[in-house]
Formats: sequence, structure tokens, C-alpha cells
Amino acid sequence: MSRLGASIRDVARETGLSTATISRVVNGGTRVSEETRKRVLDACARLDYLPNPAARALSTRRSKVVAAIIPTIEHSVFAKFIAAIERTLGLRGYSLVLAISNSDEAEELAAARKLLGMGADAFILSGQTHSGALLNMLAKRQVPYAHTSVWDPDSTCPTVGYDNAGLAKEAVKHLHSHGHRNVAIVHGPLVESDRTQARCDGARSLHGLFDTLDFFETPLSVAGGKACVGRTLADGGGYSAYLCFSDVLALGAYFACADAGKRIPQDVSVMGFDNLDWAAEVVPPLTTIDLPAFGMGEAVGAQIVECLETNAPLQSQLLPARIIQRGSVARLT
Amino acid sequence: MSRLGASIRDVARETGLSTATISRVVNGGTRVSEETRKRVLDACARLDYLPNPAARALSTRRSKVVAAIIPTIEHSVFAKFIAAIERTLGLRGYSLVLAISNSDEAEELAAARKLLGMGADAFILSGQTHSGALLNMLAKRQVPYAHTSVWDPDSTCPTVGYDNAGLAKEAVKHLHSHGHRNVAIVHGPLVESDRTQARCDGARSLHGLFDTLDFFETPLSVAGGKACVGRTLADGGGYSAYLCFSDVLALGAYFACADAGKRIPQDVSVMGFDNLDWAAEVVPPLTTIDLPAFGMGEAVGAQIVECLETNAPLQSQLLPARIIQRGSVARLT
DNA sequence: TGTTCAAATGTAACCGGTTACACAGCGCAC
DNA sequence: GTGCGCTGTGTAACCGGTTACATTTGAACA
Repeated sequence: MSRLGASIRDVARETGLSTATISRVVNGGTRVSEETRKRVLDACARLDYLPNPAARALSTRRSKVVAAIIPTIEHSVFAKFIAAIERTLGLRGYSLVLAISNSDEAEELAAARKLLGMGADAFILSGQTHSGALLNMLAKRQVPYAHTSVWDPDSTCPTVGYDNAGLAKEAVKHLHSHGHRNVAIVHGPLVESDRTQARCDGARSLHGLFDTLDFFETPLSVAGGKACVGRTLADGGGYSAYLCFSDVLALGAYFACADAGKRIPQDVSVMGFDNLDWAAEVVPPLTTIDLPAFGMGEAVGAQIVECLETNAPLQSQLLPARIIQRGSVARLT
Repeated sequence: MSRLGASIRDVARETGLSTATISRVVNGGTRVSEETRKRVLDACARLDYLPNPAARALSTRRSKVVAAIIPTIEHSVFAKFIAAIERTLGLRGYSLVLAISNSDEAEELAAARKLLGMGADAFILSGQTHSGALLNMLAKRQVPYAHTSVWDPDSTCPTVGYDNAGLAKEAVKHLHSHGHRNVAIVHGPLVESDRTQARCDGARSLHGLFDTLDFFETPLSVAGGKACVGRTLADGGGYSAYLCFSDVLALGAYFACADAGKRIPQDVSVMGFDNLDWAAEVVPPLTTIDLPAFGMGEAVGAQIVECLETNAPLQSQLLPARIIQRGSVARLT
């Protein structure tokens, strides 16, 4: 850490002023004459002075670092989310420290401990279920935190995200309105994600609309989706539509269909969830639900900074998400 | 930052020892009797004591934070790389702060400034070309840094990655050995990436082997690859193979072929670069070059920590990468 | 001219750790 | 018994900022 950088006393010496004055101009600069301000800024530039962050953090008791713990970064929804957080925080002079929990509560707790011990001022968590120890630790130290990718107006903790159950219902209704009565739902591991669980719950609540509504759990990857859909195709499951709770799984479904010689949407329909970048490019273009990953990152980031600067309480926030109709769902007549 | 947490003096008071002793047991614990160690650890647990990181950083002049600046996180090669760094650093008690430069030198410089002003002990940069101001800033403060995704034994700065030019040559040779003489190379924006530039240079050096070896620049996305390949297909370019300098572009090529009614590999061959997770799942499976994204993250992470702890100099390191033959390249006879 | 007040700047305590150095106590060799 | 060395612990300076409070200066005003 700037072992060789100039310190505030160097600047003070250089300008013949006191460290207090230097500090004042470096921050906001209240109560400093225009002339000294210039002189100080000039000296700072000449000495290439950068305030020592540790010293500043020690004094002010804030590090301007916010921590995000996410289950994985390899899913592009999370990548976009992180990119948005980084950008939003950066614009406001905050930094992002990242930890990856691999969807494991113990790892998440360990990560939080490390990040707290690193000086994070606030936390951004994924999903709604976390170990009590984690929440306790944050509460005891009064570190603000938000849950993301979920929206739950009843939660005691602020949640910023979307209504997973509601969106799943809409997706299911969409298929129903297109005449589908035999639908397979393909989703990632339930234990790893309360959001997946919420989507399944939402979908299941509408099972009365269908002749069959089956649920299949598979690893959350293209390979997982392909294997799962390939299996049901081979079994002759007879589903007219596959609703995948991630575009990644949907892409796997596409390849499974290609392997099985089934055409989309003529032979089977496929619907996704996420609206990843390539969803409009696949052949046929994928009907999916547009999740505001980037907007969600911006929203939490902005709220967290606001909270840190003004002590405004974090508030739950519902982000808009909607079905994007493209060409992968057939209308059965 | 733990506004309410116990301080080292609280623990000292609780145990009736001095802060020096507490500090000694909390760190490594040299020269402390087994009995006091127990007493201290016990008190720490009871008070839920976490050392204040700012105070520690101020004293030791190290923050145990390493910064990574990457062009984008939305490309899964980078996501994997970041995941590996995070994991490797985390295992050793270090944290990762992330900044995204959007492939822009000015943004990169600003990010580095911010991260330095945040107390990063070391930097991980992408690629080899960076603004002089950035490198100066790091050098002046003696902050160690490494370039990644490249390997250049002649560079004065340590590079850990792979030989982009060499790998491109191998890819081109692979196509040549399969009888392809009319090849199109599809790559992302040159200005954004010296690695892309190196790959192009490598490929171009072998142009004598071909009847035609054309280069096409397109946005680095599925849409970009699809549009680019779609265009040449419509133009009747007559290429027997497309070498895409990213699997993402190759996926676009797949969709362009689907749209144009061309079969892979019967009508055109496609080769990728990256070996992303889904490369084995697409139909037909994609022949590509396996880049050790995860291994690269582990390697830099480990080296950086080693350097920080023992002052060992960072060393350039070549990571193995090789062609994975699958089904997307036809052998022309 | 003396008083009042605001603006500009300085002084020094403080944030919470680390660590060089001092020192006490003890065992051991001579 | 003296001296030496080793172990375990305490003392206090220090890291580099911030900021409450003190001080100086000068203008305004009676």
C-alpha cells in the first residue's frame, strides 16, 4: 500500500500548511481559501499524493468498500449483475469486493467473515435464505445488507429483485394460453437456490390448468439441460413444451432437440428464463423472460451507497420483468 | 466497519493482558504461553472480536487485498478466471477487488487509481498493453502486478497466460491439415484486445499456406459472430472453414449456418477458441482450443500471494493450451 | 477605538492495531 | 553467587489520516 507514496505531512511540509488544511482541501474543501486550495492541489499533483486508505478508514470508520457474495459468477446473469454493481459503486467512489459462495451456506459465512474482516461497509447477498450466524454477525455490527434476485415485500430484510413465483406463473400461463397442456419444467438444483424453489412453487400452484405438469431437476448448465431434455425426449414423455428456468438450460434443450431430430417449435416448444444476450440469436429465437440483471445491480448499488451516505434505510424494490415473445413457442390450435 | 465490534483493548481488558499479547496470539502467536493463548482466544470468541482491518493495514502497510482489472466480466472466460482468482486468494486469506475497464485505457487508469486509493497490495491486469501512466503509477509505489491472458517471455513485466500467436498458428495449421484452403477468420475488435491482435498476427503469418485467408472483425458476441458469418455466407464467400477467435463467435456461426441452411461440418467447418462449458454440447460438438482460464487464475493468484508474502519476484508463466478435436471440422479429401 | 464575529488555519487527540525494545523471572553453567 | 540466555509479557511509539477545538486575522459596526 503506497509504501513509497507521499503522505499528508509531506504535502503539508511542501506547502507550509498544516495537515488539517491539506485534509480539508482533499475532502470537499470546506473553509479553505481559494488560493490555498490551489496551492495544495498543485502540491498534491506534484508529489503524486494519494491519501492512505487505511488511515482514512481508521479515522472515519468507513472503508467505502461494499461486499457482494454470489453463488457463482459463471452464469451470465450474475456476471451482468456484478458488472452493474461495480459500475454503480465505482461512479460514486466505492469499490466492490467479491466473494463466491458456490451456493454453500458455510462458504458464504466464511466469506462474509473474511469480507467483514476486510472492512466492508455493506453487504449484497444473493437470494433470501442465509445462515442465521451470517445475519447475526451483520446485525450485531450494524452493517447494512440487501438480498437480491428476490422480491418479498413481507421480508424483514430489504429485498431488491423480481417476483420469482409470479414470473413463473406468468410463464406457465403463457404456455397455457398457447394451448399447451403437457408441459415439462426443467430447473436447476433446488437446494442451491431459493429462487429456483420459488419459481417451482409458483408454477406448481397452477398445475390444475394442465393435463401434466412435470418437474425435472438437473445441473444448471447447457449440459444439464441437454441431458435432461434428451432423456425425456427419448422416454417419449410427450410434452408439447419445455419451460426452462434458465436460458442456459433452454440452450441445452435446443441441442437435445437437434440430437433427437425434433424441430422447435414445430415439434416441441421451448421457453427460457433470463433473456441472455444470445437469446434473440438462437434459431429459432428464444421466447423467454427478461430479467433485469443489470438494472438490479444498479438498483442495489445505488441504494447501498445512499444508505451509507445518508443513513437512509434500505428498501425493498421490485424490478420489472416481462415475457419476451420470440419464435420458440408454438401456438397449438 | 464494525462500528460496534470489540477492539483489541476490550480483549486486553477482559483478559487482564496487554494489547501486545492479544495481538501476538491473534497473529501467528509466537512467544505466547499455551495457557494465555487459550485465555485470549476464548475472550476473542466471547466478545466476537474481529481485528479492525484499517488499523491493521495502517500498521503493517498491507491490506491483503489484490485488485484485478478486466475488460469485461460478461465473457465466461473472464468469469472463470475471476472465479479462480477469488478462490485462490480467499484460500490464502486475501480478498479480491474487482474493476471493469470496458477495454478502455482511460477507464482502466481511473480504476487503478481508485483501487490503489483503496489500498490494493497488488494488481492483476488483462493483456499486455496498458497506459504508461498506469504502469508508472504502480512502479513508483512498487506495487507488484502481472499481465494475464498473454505470455511473452521477452516482456519486462511478468506475463502469465498462453501464447496467443502460437495457438492461432496451431489452429490454422489444424485446418490446413484437414485440407482447408479457403478460410475465414472471425475475431473481435482489434483495438480492444492485444490478444486478438496477437492471434491475428499469428494466423496471418501462415497465410502462405492458403488460397485465401480472410479476416473479419465483428463485435465479440453471439450476435456479432452470427451477423458476420451470415454476411459472408450470403455473399457466397466460399470459405470451407471459419476459424472463430472465441467460442462465442463460433456459436454465432452455428446459428448463421442454421439460418442459411448450411450443415456443419458437411457444408462448412467451424472452429472455436476458448473451450467454454457448452462447447462439447452444441450440435455438432465444437472443435476448439482449450484455454486454461481457471488454471490461469489459480496461477496468478498463487504467484501474487507468494510475492506479497515472501517478496519473491513474479515470474512469467506459460500455461498449457491445446486443440480439442470434436465434430465441427470436416476433413476434406 | 473597542467590540464582535466570521473566515482561515493550526494544534493535537484519536481511530485500533503492530512491534521494537525493555524487562521480569527462571534455569543452568561456572 | 554471578552471569548468561531464554521465555513470556508489558510499554509506548508509530502507521497516516480526520476533526473538535483553539487561535489568528481582518472586516464590520457602534
